[in-house]
Amino acid sequence: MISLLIIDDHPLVSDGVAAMLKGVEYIQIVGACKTAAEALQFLKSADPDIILLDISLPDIDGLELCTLIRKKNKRSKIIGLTSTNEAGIITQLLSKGANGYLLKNMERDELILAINEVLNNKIFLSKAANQKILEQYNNVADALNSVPALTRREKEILQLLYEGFTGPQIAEQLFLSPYTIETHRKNLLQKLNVSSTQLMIRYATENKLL
Amino acid sequence: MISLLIIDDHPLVSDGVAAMLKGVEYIQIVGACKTAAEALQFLKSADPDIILLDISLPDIDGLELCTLIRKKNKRSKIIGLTSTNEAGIITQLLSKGANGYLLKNMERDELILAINEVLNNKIFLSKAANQKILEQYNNVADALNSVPALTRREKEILQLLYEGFTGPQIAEQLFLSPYTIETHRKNLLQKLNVSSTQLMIRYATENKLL
DNA sequence: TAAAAAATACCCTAATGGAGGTACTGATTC
DNA sequence: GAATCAGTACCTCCATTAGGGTATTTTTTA
Repeated sequence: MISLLIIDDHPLVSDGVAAMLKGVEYIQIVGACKTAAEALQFLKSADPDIILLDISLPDIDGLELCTLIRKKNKRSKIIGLTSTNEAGIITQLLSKGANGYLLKNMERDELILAINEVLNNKIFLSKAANQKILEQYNNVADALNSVPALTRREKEILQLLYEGFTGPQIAEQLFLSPYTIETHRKNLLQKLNVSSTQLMIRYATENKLL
Repeated sequence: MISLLIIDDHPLVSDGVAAMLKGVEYIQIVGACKTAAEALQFLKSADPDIILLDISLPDIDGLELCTLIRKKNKRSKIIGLTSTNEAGIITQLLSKGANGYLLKNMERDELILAINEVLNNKIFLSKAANQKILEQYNNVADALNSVPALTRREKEILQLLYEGFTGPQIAEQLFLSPYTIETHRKNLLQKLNVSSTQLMIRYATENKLL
């Protein structure tokens, strides 16, 4: 028997899920919470196999709640629920320990499939979400084309800065004067239009320069 | 008519692709190169719709070749080809401007589907690869559990450091003494076992602490 | 409620980084 | 052959950071 908790402030949704699962005798809905607070309270004395978690809750962000649940409970499989379909949310959710993602306009079969998949330690993303996550890579690739061109030396030094070496350390490694490294660094800061090495590293990684 | 270039040093593969596409009258193989050098030469005077690119080439890395091709040619759709199925390769490939990824043990239908999908500006990943890419998120989530626990304040300050604020700036924002921020920073450096703020930011992003 | 953890604040020193220059050399490109 | 770019090196000034501490007050949690 699979136990399931649903966390969603719209009765329509929790009722809908209940209706969808009515005919499935091996799944039992053990709880329905309307707020994050209620859910956390509930989970103190329960350990459901599946948690369906709405991302937009009245009290706190569903993403945060996901983190909170994962702190205490590593076993339950968490499936995110939203009406919008945004790539950013999807990746965030997964990185916070969720096991899957469903759109609220899902079909009954998709819900049941999702439950079975996550119980088998797989990640389940609703079909539409799946396409989104892939498109994201495309955007990164596009961004590549608008990034200032760096010279060979600059790339090399950027790489070493990324690895955490200080200016003087890099100078030693490349048999150059520390002044030279600082010059390159300054040129990099200008080219990438940032004010610190730290921000430059961030910019560089986000734009896949490294 | 769709023009296709294949870059692979194994005749078996290029012949195989040719055989698979023999019956497809709207696809024409316009070239078959065995090395990166040969491919770059070929592309100087040709502009195929589809490029099937082997990741393991004799002269240079297929990933690098992908970048090189993209520098000169933004239009052609590039589909990576490998025999191994590793998540790292997949994401790298996509971030270097490829449009898809196929395993060499693909079926004929999958190849044709992939070609059609990428021409429609979609990303195509072979089914097995798809599973891998998703599992990756799982690994990240797992890693979450081995990362030192940070306090609320520490997370807040880490976030602000990530956003590029300096110690004193953060102090001003939070109405705290700069000393306090430095203390928190030092505690963070210790907890995360790194020697500079920059490395800490890198560590934090890699471990999805932010 | 007592103990532990988190948050606050202070101090010192040496090293590093960022902002602002200038200047020479060797390739590459026009 | 002139001009541009890349790479090298030097300089000053001051803010920030890293490493080493100590100490008090809240807040959490056991």
